[in-house]
Amino acid sequence: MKVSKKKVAENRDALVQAAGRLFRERGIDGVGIAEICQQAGLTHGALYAQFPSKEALAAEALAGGLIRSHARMTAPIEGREPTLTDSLDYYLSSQHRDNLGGGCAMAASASEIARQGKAVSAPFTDGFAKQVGVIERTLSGSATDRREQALTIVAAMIGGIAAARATAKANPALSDDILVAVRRVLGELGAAAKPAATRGPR
Amino acid sequence: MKVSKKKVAENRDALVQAAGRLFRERGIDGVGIAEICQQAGLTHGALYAQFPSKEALAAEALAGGLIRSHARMTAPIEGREPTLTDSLDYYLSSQHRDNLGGGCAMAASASEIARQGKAVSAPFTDGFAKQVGVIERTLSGSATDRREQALTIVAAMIGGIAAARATAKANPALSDDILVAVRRVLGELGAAAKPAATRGPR
DNA sequence: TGTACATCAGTGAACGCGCGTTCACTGATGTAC
DNA sequence: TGTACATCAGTGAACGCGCGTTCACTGATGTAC
Repeated sequence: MKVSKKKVAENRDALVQAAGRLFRERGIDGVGIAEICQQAGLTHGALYAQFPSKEALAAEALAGGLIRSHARMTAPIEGREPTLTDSLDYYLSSQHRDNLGGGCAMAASASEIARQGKAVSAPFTDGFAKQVGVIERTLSGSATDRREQALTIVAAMIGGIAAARATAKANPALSDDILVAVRRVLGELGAAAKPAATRGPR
Repeated sequence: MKVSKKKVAENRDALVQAAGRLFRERGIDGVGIAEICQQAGLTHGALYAQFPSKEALAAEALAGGLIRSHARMTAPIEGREPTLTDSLDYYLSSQHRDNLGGGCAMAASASEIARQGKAVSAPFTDGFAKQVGVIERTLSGSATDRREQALTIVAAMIGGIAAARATAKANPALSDDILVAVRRVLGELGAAAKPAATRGPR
């Protein structure tokens, strides 16, 4: 049966949402078309009316997860611009660590994206660059220093949450230590770049 | 035909080596039993004389890759102990970025390991903790500071190489920038912890 | 040391299974008049 | 506005395929005498 244009858009969105969550939780190869469509309230054949292949869905689903994650990190907190500390506290929290499906697609799929084609890696690269820009703006110092620090901070955020997730099952205490340590050391790194007045531990 | 004990050990080793390289290159789900056995010079049925399942092979293969990578980072350079700068230069090089199969299993499979069972995640956790210990010994300052800095440095190394790999296809210049930036900022972080005499840029 | 035989790593055909994808069909939607 | 009909998102059975795993068999190795 044909469905209304509104319903078509809703169904497409449901597919992208379900795919994004499941891909982040279990990897692209770890989830089948059938389960994605089922969670979107459709049968498996419906996917091909919207996407040419699973890979195309993966590209859009992961890109969507990046945009959402980026939006969350740049959203104003109590009316003001988020600081580096705000970003670190959100990103390197045990909640984010334990919420693979709803979290940042860069962290959830970093090592997988390196093996995918350009359709998947291009949005990731854009998302990474944008995130570096956001962190850069919270820093002070020369343009070169700020950029280098921002690149390192974003890399450490991704590595930190990935390492915390990978160690969570076998050594929860170490996993927690990673989150605390990365948050504190990166916070100090950002603070160190600022005038002496704003310096000091978090 | 029965084979000699020596040959059995060689075959087992060949399986672990081939599996490790292929899993790092294309992920556990991205490689089949047939290809692994073929690259080890065996037929696919041979695997089950040595391992109960693909998962058991994956656990041993990834653990082997960690041990090898760890050994490379702790090996003396020109007779002396490797410094933080030595470790960073090796780990965050474009050679390491472009050598997925021969590189560090933590970086190649970080986000995948978080989804695997304990058999795979336990060796990863041990490898991570050991690596933190190695970095810790190159730092100075209070025990707490050293540990927090070492945890952050290892997380940033993993995140840095993972991000460099994920961005390499879509934006090679950004990928190079990540490696240079993380190397320099982490190097300065380590140097900053030392007495003033040894301070300064790399 | 030499001979007879039990062992078992490795072979390769075969297995069931779930995957991604296709396709003839359905029927409510949206359009042409 | 009301009616007739073309459209096409979604259905669900079916497809081929490659996967991980099993198993009867092989034959050189290693052991018992």
